[in-house]
Amino acid sequence: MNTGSQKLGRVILQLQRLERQPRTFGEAGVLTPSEIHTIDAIGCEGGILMSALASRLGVTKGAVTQLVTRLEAKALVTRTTHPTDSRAVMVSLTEKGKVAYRIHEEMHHEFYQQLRLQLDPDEIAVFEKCLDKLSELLRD
Amino acid sequence: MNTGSQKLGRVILQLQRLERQPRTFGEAGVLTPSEIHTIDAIGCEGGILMSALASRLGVTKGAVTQLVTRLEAKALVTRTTHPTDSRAVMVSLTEKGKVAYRIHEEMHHEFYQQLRLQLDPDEIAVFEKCLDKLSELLRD
DNA sequence: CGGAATGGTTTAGAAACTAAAGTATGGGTA
DNA sequence: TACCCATACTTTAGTTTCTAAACCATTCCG
Repeated sequence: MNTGSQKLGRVILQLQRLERQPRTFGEAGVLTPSEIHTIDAIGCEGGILMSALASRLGVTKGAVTQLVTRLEAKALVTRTTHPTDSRAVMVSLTEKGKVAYRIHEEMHHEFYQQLRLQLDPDEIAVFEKCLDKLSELLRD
Repeated sequence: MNTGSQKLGRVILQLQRLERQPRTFGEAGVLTPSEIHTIDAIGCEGGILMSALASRLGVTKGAVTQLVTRLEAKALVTRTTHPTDSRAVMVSLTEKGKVAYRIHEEMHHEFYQQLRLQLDPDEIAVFEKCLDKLSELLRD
């Protein structure tokens, strides 16, 4: 029998292993984990500042610059200077980027649906409550 | 309001961010994530084959060779040739390695304890059941 | 106006891998 | 016994992802 913290550790290991490999996202082509991750963080609604993106991803601004440059070369995102602050750069998804976004979201949704199929609705409710607590503990 | 899969995604992001930074493990010194991870996989009881370690960590044998070489240089593990098969290499923790192992285990235990404090015992039970299901879904 | 703060980019380098080739040993089999 | 293939590990070159630190440009403010 495993302890709870071992169970958690095992799931983390499995998730990390899963998140390590590149995947194909329809016409958007093959994307590395951090590429699709960045697309996910940019989101479909409007643009986001480079620095906001960095803090959302939990990486440095330098890392974001490199990532966005690569995604721009793949025509998945566009850079536009901020209308009033000319230092700032807004990043947003192109149509092709949105395709990748939606396919990725659909993948996550399907995966979670698989989990839902194996559990009662009230178990899912408790699980999600625990996820919130966990997230709170990890916040900072 | 967030969906369940978004909650899960957020926790995964937080955990990844947490697991990315090196930490100090008492007299064992500062260890990178993959170093302490490897020590954890070797375990305190006896030795383990390089190839078994690779499959336990989910990486190639070449990666394990590099990791173990580094840990050996830090005097945290020892290599010994297998008694009957001289191709095989058994890896095991030194006393210093066991110190790191135990401190790491204690950290995990304490973290999980924090989570337990915020939830009912029956909620924890459901959570752990969900972790098992999740782990099963991720197996392959 | 002048200096500090903010927003982004660049660069060199570290960490954590992989893939593929190389070395050595073991186990059949003919 | 000689041969060959599989197993166990190591080595090497190269990739991905990221950081830290220096840099440039713009904006804010006393």
